[in-house]
Amino acid sequence: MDCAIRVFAQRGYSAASVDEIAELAGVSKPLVYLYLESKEGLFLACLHREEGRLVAAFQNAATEVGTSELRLWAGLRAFFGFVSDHKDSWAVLHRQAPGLGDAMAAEITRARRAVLTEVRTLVREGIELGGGSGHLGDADADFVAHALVGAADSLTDWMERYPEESPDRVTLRLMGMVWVGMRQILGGEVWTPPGGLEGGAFEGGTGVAGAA
Amino acid sequence: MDCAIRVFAQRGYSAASVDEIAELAGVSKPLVYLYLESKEGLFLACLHREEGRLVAAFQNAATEVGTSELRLWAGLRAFFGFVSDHKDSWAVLHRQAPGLGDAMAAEITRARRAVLTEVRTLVREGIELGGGSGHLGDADADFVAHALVGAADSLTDWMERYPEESPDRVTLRLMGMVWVGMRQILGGEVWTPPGGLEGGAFEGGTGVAGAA
DNA sequence: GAGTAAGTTTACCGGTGAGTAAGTTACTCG
DNA sequence: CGAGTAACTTACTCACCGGTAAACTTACTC
Repeated sequence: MDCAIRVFAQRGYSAASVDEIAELAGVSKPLVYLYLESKEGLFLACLHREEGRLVAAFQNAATEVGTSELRLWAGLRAFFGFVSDHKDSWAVLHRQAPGLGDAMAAEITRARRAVLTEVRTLVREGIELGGGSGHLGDADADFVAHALVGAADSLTDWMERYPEESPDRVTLRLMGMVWVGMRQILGGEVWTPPGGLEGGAFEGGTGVAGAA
Repeated sequence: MDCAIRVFAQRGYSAASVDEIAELAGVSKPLVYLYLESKEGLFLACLHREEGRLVAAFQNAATEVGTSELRLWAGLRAFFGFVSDHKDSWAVLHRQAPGLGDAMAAEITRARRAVLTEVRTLVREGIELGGGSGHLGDADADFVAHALVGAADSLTDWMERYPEESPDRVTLRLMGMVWVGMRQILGGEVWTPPGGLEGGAFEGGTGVAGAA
């Protein structure tokens, strides 16, 4: 199954061949079909296992002692560490090309949602502890969670260009980039386009940017 | 070619069939092979066209008048608008599963780099204009650019869950989330884990988080 | 040491899809 | 009108891949 994840991550679901996976694993193809029903079953098994691992790593880090903000940091750190050194797992979870059949598409969005839920929960906790005047709703926490996960994903590419950066340092950078601003925003500060040109389209709402 | 982009985006490169593209376009397969040499050629043509469009939209918005920060905002807004309502283009540019053969892999990373370069340039300008004590290097601007692009990518998913949010509002949210913090950071504020536990591994460097 | 159950492989089938050869239509020009 | 040709299609080949039937190996029982 490790081999399967490697191949799926490298080639993508549809370009991956069961023959190649089986050969890499040192067994023959029918064995794969014996244990896991089909190529789809094989993929789903990989998906579930890696989803579980990632969520476990996240929860494990985040349930350590500490304030809510600290737990968010620990969770993100774990998330980042996982993504960074289980690149194949992450590729299976999050970088599969779309259109893999309905059953699988549903399952993969479910898995992604599970990951996002973990992040979102901590984000919300962290924000609410942050106090200030801002009251953030589900949509806002979800927004931040999406942004963080997407950034983390993209930053794994960045890390390949700067190999001397550890996942921990990258987490720090990211927290610095995002969280310092969150404090301000919760305190009432709002970013608006300097000069206020074209301001007409943007007022209203209860979002992060509008949380004053 | 519009059809090709739609199919490539929907199915991914390897699962997309030239037959399907041709049929959707109302022509027959050999025509495709007449104009564009192969499936790979077809894909590369799509890639180049959409890369050009995105970069053009970005540059167009960013070369309007205004301060550097305003231009960054306009550029991101254009970028975000493009990604949000040319989802297929973006999927071709940025969501293709890996392992499409060496030539194509090289070309796709080149295209992504071109996009990132645009963002990075504006980020650097915006940051340097921001003044303060921070001096950010290439790696830092690159970091922010990666984070922004990744966040924008992921936020297209978020937008599907909250359809009442316009790309402009999402851009505002994102700018608010990131840029308010950047001001602080350039002013010398640094995020550190509250309580300072496990501080040993993180000091040093010249990154965003360490730009004090 | 025959019988048997579990585990594994070889050798195949059927379908699909990239790429192509040969033919057809329709239009131009002498 | 008919040769030439540009534009396009039908109908095919060939390779690859998901999936499977049947045979083979091993190990253990009686």
